[in-house]
Amino acid sequence: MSHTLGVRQAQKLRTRQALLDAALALLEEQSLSSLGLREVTRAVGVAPTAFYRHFRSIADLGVALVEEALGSLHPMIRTTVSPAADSEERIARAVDLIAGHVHEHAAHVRFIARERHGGVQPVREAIREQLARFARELKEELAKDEQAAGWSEEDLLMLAHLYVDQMLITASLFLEALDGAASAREQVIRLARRQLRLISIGRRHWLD
Amino acid sequence: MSHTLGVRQAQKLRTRQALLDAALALLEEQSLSSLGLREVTRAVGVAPTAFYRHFRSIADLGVALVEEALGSLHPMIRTTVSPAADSEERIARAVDLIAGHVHEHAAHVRFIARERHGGVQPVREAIREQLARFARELKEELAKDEQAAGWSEEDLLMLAHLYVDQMLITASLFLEALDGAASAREQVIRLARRQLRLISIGRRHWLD
DNA sequence: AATTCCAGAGAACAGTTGTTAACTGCATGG
DNA sequence: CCATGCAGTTAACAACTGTTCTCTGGAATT
Repeated sequence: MSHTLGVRQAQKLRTRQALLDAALALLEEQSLSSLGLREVTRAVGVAPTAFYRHFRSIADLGVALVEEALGSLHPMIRTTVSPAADSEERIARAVDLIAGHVHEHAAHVRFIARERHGGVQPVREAIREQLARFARELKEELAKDEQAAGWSEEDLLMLAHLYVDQMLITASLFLEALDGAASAREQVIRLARRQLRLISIGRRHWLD
Repeated sequence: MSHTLGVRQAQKLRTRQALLDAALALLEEQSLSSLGLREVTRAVGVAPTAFYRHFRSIADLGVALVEEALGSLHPMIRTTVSPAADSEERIARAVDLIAGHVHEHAAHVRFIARERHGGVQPVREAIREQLARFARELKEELAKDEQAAGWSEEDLLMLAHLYVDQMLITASLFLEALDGAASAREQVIRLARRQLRLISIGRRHWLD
């Protein structure tokens, strides 16, 4: 039986989440390394000192945001590689899935894209670690495919990294096209499908 | 005849360059959106107000840095696609070229990788524009290759974008491995070559 | 019912920031 | 040679930053 949280602990978690949400919103138009502690608490409507009850520093909050953002991305990976009739259908589904995710979790995706190479080392490291984990998981999925027969472990991991990076590139293109014309989003879809198709072809002839 | 610059104008340019250099150095461990105007002038040894003689704002300086950084990258693109004996030799040469460039212009590469999705809109736009220009130029180079026979313009541009993104991914991997063990750099080389090889194979069978 | 604990408030701190205005000294063009 | 232009200086501003210490109200524990 799970013990329901006390009133006290529940309120603490609510404040913590409010801080994370406010920070994520503020990060839409700046980087983590310029985000101020007071700025965040002000947005939540709480005293600056309350921040320290939840995070040691802004960098610490950033690491927590990485978990949150890539946690929501986690189930997507698996679905992306899920089997479908032919390869073309699979590609179309994967790109649509990315588009949907970006539409629904725009702020999270923006945060990851921005801070992956951003100015805060612990956050960069957290993102790198999570993406490497994704690549390893994806590798295991790819290994199950009949196409993977004869592939070395290293080659499979190489392909997984290629897919992960390609996914992020596509996601950030969708992000840029989010509040633009629908035709811009169509263009991204066309481009992403073609690139995945080319990778798919390379994969098919890898062992020739 | 080129008119040699007056003492006055030459000094101005020297200060401007010092501001750019100082900013680039400071950006190794933070993002542009957290870089302070006073921070930069202090590093140069000049009064804060002198900054305004050269740039309207930090964002403005950022845009200037984009030109500087991607200007040095410009000649590389062309060499990367330069013809070589077989495809394998070509790939090895391209990866080595990237490694060399990162080693020699680490700060510039870091700046581009960091600010491509960073928190300063005009800088993001400047980078996007320059990279799109690279992709168009690369497309023209690719079109000359005999392998490009039968390829549509759109497909060629798609491939060019794939190469440009792949180049940046590889560059930022080299960046992370810069002050680590030599084996880490070797690992990046192996990965980058394989990924380029896969793309190369996909390209060869694109029209099947 | 009495005691402990702790999330959050409040006030104060020494530094920092961007931007303004008025200035100075010196290379430049007439 | 003298007048102008302009890169860089000085001083001051209001607003902001992260961090410290002390305090308080109410939930949690006994």
